Amino acid sequence: MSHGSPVRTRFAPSPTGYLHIGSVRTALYAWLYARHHGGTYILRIEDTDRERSTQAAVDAILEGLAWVGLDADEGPFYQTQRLERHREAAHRLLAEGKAYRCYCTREELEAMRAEALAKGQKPRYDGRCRAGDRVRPDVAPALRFKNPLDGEVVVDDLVKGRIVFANAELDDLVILRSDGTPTYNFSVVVDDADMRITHVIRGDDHVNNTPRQINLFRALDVEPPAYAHLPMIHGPDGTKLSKRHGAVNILEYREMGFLPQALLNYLARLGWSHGDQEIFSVDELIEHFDLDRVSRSAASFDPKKLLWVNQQHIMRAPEQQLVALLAEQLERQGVDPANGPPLALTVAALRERSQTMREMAEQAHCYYQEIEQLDPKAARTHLTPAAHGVLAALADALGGLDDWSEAPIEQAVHGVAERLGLKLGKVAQPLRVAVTGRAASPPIGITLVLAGKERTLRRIARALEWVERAAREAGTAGSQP
RNA sequence: GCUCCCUUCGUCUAGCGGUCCAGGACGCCGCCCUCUCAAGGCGGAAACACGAGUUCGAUUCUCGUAGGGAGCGCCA
Repeated sequence: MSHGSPVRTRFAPSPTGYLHIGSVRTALYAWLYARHHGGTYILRIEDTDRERSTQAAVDAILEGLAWVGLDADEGPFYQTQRLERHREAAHRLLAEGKAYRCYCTREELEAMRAEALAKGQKPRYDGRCRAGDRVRPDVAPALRFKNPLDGEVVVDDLVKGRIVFANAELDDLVILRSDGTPTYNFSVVVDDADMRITHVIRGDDHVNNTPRQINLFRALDVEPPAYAHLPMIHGPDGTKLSKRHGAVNILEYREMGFLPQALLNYLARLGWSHGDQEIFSVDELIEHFDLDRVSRSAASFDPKKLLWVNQQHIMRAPEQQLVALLAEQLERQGVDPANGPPLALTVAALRERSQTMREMAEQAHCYYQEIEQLDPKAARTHLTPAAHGVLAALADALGGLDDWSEAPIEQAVHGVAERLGLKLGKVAQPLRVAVTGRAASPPIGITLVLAGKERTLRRIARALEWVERAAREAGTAGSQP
């Protein structure tokens, strides 16, 4: 295939909106392929559609790619900056008799399409200007490529296998519009040729463009690149992945608290596999990725599995990364990360119980700000009248501690349980609800360390009041006949 | 309509003619661990779309059928 020639891949998004999660997978595969083979990965912005392309979209794409770490070796190149080059190539084809001027009007073309459709045929250009005898000085002509009339184009797709197209099925496509601007299919070929792309890795919505592009390469006297068409990503319901399936904008995943390495891992495994391995570091992906393991059928995006993969990466991520992200999320949620324990401690306690960094931050609220309200269900089941004595004993035992660290705290809590002849759960749970406001938290010792001594004692006192008030209210209610 | 592509548990996938009464993972259910929640361990339910061939033998090869998808612009 690549006879020793260095691999050059590219990702070529058009900036008409945010960076779609499916596009990120395409970029990832192109990037991984280049990295795995020691090649070059190029970023090219296909902004020839001036109507729909925006700078905001360009920025969103660059930001998204930067976030996931898909760094380009060359580029970003902008297709609009290469217009002259495209025109020049088109006129060369014209001069060589490989293209011709088309004077057909819009109405004419539409009529042609309507007619073909009515006859149950594929709408295609019939080549009426190809002979060059329909010159009309009153219309600005477009340039059409003279596609070969017969024979076939064979695509040995690296993931789909051999695909054969009959040239008779292909019509003469416009390469230069009547306003002189190049069309997508032509720009792509000129750019891929100029940038010496060896492997075009893209979505399989492009397979039908491939034979035309190969014909253009040949007309340009350039050896076509190898092609790898990736199957689409569907939503959980099997239809094309879109907004109604949840987030498709890559940057939303950052806000939701996903780790870029987790997203990459999940996306890589969506349509590719390496034995039974599920969790990969980016380096492992680079080491193992290749196109021969890419599946040929569409895959459905599964948010639940993404969550699991993210959690696995949270458990493995460097502490430093998590500390920074936790701080970010807390601030986003309006909580001051300085108003509590060192973030590294919180990360250590919560990294095994968070599927996202957002969730980790939510679980951490009670260590950085006052509790607005106890979880009603947790309070009802654990802050019972019987818990009053327990809490009082805990306040006493914990209040006397000088060393506020995990071991002594647990010792004190165990001591209270023993003295009262209670199972640990009967002591730890009320304490947990009192201190965190919830029924679930890290082990009680760590939890109290995170809360700090002062907060802990204050919250036990408040819980005591809560129990008393509940008892009073119950008593009042009970006395009513 | 035409061209092209796809089809293994709900989902991601392993399987490249016999090792498959089909393996792993997510999710789901149960058990264990256990101060809660997780994490972890163990176990369970759950799939080769259908029909013909080829072959001693098909999940694996070929062809049909059905279902799904993509494309058919002077959009990208």
